[in-house]
Amino acid sequence: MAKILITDDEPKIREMIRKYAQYEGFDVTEAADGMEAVELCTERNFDLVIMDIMMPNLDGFSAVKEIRRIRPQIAVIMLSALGEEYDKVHGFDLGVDDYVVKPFSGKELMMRIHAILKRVNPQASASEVYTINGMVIDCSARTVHIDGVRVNLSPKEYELLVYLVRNTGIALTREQILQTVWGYDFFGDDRTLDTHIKLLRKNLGEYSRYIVTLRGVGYRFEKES
Amino acid sequence: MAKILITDDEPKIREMIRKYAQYEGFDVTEAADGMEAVELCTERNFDLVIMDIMMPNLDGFSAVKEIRRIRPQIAVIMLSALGEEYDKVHGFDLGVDDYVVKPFSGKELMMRIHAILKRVNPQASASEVYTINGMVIDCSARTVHIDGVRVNLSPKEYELLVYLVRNTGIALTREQILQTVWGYDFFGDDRTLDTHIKLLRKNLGEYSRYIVTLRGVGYRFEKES
DNA sequence: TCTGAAAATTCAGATTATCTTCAGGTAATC
DNA sequence: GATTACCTGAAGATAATCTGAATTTTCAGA
Repeated sequence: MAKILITDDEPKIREMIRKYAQYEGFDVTEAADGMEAVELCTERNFDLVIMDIMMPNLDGFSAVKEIRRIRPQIAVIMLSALGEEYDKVHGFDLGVDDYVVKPFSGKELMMRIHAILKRVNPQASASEVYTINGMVIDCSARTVHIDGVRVNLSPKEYELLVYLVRNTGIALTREQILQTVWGYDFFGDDRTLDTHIKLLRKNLGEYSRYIVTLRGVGYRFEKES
Repeated sequence: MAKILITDDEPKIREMIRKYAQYEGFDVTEAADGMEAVELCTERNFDLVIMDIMMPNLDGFSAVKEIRRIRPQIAVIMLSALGEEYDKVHGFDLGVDDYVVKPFSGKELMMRIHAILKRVNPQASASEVYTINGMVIDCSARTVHIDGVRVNLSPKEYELLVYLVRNTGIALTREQILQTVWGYDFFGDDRTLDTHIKLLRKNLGEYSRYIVTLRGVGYRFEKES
């Protein structure tokens, strides 16, 4: 998994980011200021650096400039307090990959990290492949093959399948599924999910037997037997 | 692109090799025997000579000896009929780069040509060349050939194609594509990408089938099937 | 600096794939 | 047998993409 260096002089912020990043499976290291970040980057390589701007010893911009000299490939996300518009431009001039304004949500930051790592190295995020007997789901290609034959799924069908498979053996309520696959703001008809399950089952052919209806609850993707 | 001289007394074989080589974008010249090959090499330079052994007027080995005197740098691939073991050794003694036994497949020969050119001219080896069936993308020359014919792509079209091809088999979101091909600071119309995809598809002709639309996601360059 | 052609972008309408809804049917549960 | 929850097929609504054409931008050459 990708190696990330978090640079901020506030331990609380570092901790918050670290928790989120570790939850997502990243290999996380912390630095308390720009100087420490530069030292760490000299010693070993990171895929991405999260860098605050205002810091003692060495500010974020100078640190990034130095780090880029050593590791031109490294991805950089700058953090800064609200309203420092000049910094934004300055940051992008330096070739910074993204820019996040404090206060930010952990989720948002993670999404940006994923987006950047994907952009920089799409193959690296190519590892997710689920194999259920003769059914192969390749998340990087966004394809589903059954016995070697490609199955065309609509976006909703695909996402629904991946969500179910990722939670193989776990009962998922209708609400959970709708919230995850459709989003928090879905207030549509209660039969929408039924219909998509139906379409998905149709497309999966005999593999539809893995999608089990839990009456009064929702659905579950069966473990291989 | 590399200049190749095909030397064989059988027109059919010359033609077969020429077709393959032109598909790959090589600059191809033909010679019907060793004598003609030597003459051509005196007149102008080639990067690689494909040389049959058994030929009228001047056999392959004598021709290579002569050509090497004029052009010591030239790379040589010898062709010979099955089972002439002695020739093999003899060929390598002469400093021949590779040795292909008839009958051979065009694809195999092309692979060997690429390998040798890479070895002989390492700076050219830094150049990426992608071959998708009869479509050849040469990143160092910034050219695209389809069935041997040069296709003129605009800069954006070319970069778009290369980004897609470099990530063959991987689903790329519109955002990823825009960020990589257009740059992080592109906030333009959402239909810009569509239009360029359209133009690219038009220029790629039947090869446009490799660029598949992923509704709600983006695009993907298909793996060869 | 000006000019013209090529390229990039924008725009709006057409075209689809996809999503949602609905109504009637079916199966499970009590 | 009544009730509830789910399944199904059809059809209209929606939203994403494609397309052609107009407009703007870029850049090489005069």
